[in-house]
Amino acid sequence: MTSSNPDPGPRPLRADALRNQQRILTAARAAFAEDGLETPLEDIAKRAGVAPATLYRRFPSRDDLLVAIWEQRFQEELDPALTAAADHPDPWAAFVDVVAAAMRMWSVEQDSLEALRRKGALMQSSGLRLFETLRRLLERCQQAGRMRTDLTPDDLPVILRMASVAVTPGRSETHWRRYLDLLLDALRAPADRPDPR
Amino acid sequence: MTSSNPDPGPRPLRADALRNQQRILTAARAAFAEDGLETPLEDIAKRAGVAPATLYRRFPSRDDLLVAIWEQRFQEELDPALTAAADHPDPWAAFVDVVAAAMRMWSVEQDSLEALRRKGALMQSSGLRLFETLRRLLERCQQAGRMRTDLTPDDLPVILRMASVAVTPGRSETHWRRYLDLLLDALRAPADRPDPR
Amino acid sequence: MTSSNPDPGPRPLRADALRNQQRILTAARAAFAEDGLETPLEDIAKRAGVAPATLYRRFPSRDDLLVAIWEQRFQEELDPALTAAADHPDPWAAFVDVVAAAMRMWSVEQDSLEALRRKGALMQSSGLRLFETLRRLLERCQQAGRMRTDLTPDDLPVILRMASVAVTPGRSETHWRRYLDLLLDALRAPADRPDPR
Amino acid sequence: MTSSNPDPGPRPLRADALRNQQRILTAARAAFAEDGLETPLEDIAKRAGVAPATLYRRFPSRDDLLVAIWEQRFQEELDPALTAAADHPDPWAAFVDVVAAAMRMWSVEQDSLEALRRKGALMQSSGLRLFETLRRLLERCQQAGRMRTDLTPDDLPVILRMASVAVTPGRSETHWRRYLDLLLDALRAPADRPDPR
DNA sequence: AATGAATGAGAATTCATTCAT
DNA sequence: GATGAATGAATTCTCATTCAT
Repeated sequence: MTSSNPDPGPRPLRADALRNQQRILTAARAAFAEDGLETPLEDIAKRAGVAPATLYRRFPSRDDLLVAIWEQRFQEELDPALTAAADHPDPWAAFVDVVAAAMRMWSVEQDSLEALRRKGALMQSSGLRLFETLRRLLERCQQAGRMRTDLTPDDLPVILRMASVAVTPGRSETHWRRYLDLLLDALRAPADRPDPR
Repeated sequence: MTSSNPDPGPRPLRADALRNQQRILTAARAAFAEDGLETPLEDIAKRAGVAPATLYRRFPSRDDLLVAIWEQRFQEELDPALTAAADHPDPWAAFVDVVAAAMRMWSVEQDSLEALRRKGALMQSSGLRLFETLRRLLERCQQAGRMRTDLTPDDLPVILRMASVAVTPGRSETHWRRYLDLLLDALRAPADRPDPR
Repeated sequence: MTSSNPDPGPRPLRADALRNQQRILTAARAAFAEDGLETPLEDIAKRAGVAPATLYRRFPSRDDLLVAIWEQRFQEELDPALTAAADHPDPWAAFVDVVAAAMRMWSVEQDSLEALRRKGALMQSSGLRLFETLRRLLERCQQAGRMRTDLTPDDLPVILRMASVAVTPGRSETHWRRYLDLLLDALRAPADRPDPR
Repeated sequence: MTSSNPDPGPRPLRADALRNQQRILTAARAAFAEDGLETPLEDIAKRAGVAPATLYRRFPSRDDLLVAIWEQRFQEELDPALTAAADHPDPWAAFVDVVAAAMRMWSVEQDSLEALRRKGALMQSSGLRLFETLRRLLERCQQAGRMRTDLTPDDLPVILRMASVAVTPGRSETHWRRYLDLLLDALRAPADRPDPR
């Protein structure tokens, strides 16, 4: 029963309003991708088939749109990997899996994510889940002697960004994978490194 | 001898024009830094104490301004390091020096450089000098057995960007230096790595 | 029955929008007449009491304004004459009436009509009705032996423009009438000419 | 001897200045023809290979350029016909010749001539010669019973413009000639008209 | 006398946001 | 709740004209 929910959130949307919201998000993704992040909001509204004021009601600012888009993407494209990682017996493999999954998500619409990051809006709910998961894996890896012990949770955002610069839209996964391996290699505990010989 | 150069280029600017050009560049740097890359060009003109049309004459687009600013910064802040590196007896140390010098230059006005990169205008004269130097050092390092042999000149731009994400304006050099060391460590030839024990 | 029309067109304007549109057109006519065709669009908006963007919404270009103005003038000042001409028993008299009516309409705002003509926008709906009517009258006149048979519908625009050059704003109708008569005289079938004696 | 000339005019130009003036006129004709009458004066200067201030010195306004261009064209393209007409034994033929010559001159750069006319600058020295010649021929024609006697010199400008509307750049002379004949026919004295039968 | 750099006022156009229907 | 018309401020860009060199 909704009425007894202890935290009902910002009130459930009416069915049609929800549909509008979804159409707006889809339209915004398409518009941002095709016409850039500066696309007039009116164009997005047009694509979504709603009036500007309707868009405005749901997403008072361009950033609200960006946040919502990424909230959705994190949920759909990353959450499964996060869940799987939690139960993975090998923490190093799980760590790599999560980072790779993030890269895959990153590989489209990088600009909009970067815009979000600059505005400091990345570490919202969705980003938090990602980094919380990585933090736990980092700990487990270090306890298992698989990862350098001088790394701290604060390093994780930087590491992820370092990995992400190699992600080039239009180039295959093998491209960025190579750089990711390079970087991961540097994170390993020295004893865990592949024998150079 | 300059005076006998058969191609004097597009004719030297008049003294007053040169002074204006310099004032505009200085104003633009300040404006971009303080008010962001979208700063109205008119504001830049105002800061420089010239009329908008004067700015337009020299820099028909915002990008032309960005390019000129970076051309200048590369020249003033990086060229000495490049020259020094060329003669450095230890290629690995020289490589590290150049990358570090680039990071130092990077550490301010990152946004504008990133903007330039997106527009593909980075690999102009100034960027070319940097990467050409790095390419030679890469070769020398590899020949000296100091660097992984699977790295190619094409990797250099990616590596530089990976290093640069840790460069945070307002944080000291020690911050990004740590990540740079991590990354450089991954580039070393396996035999050259510090003994894990 | 309008209500059953399957193609209602691009939807009727809201009442307030329609009022604005009308005010803009009126303002534009006044502005063009008083300040010339190059009048800043912002001045027109000011006269109409609307914001510049409102003007832009309805008339994205100066030409759209011109076209709309003339569409209206043709409709209000010429259509009655066209209708009357269709039923006139004497085709020659009808032809003369229509040309004279056109001249009267022409006699103000000639510049803007000429501008339209140069841009090839004259032969739109309103211009078409005029020339279609004249074409029919031309045929009827020729069949009745009242007009030279070597004239074709393609001559009509030229003939109208020849007649119109005598139309001088600020001079009475008798002035251009004299030249029109001269010209019409040349169009008559030879047998129909007034006896020179 | 120049020094004894009773009206030396605005002082003879230095040789180089004269050459500049000519280059500017040529450049202006080309620029007006290709880019329209609104072409920036700076573009014209560039075409002529002079600085804007030089153009400005010779032709303080755009209209001064137009006037000079047409002064030149009248002189080169029309004056021979005017001279020939003066001595022609048949005044009617001479009249027709002059009008046709004017049409030929008209047939290019019509826009700029029309611009001149609107500004009332047409009846300057060159235009005056044309109309003065036509006026004399009109008289002679009327005295010879070849032209309607109700025509006056004031009709001449209107008649010329009526004839000129048929002159279409890009269409051959036969096109406008037909309309000119029509018009001329209307000017003839009734007795002089070709027998309709 | 010519140059070409600089001017500064002006015009077109856009867009986030509000408001009457 | 949605609509879409209106807003008006902001920004880019242009050009005739002047002025230092």
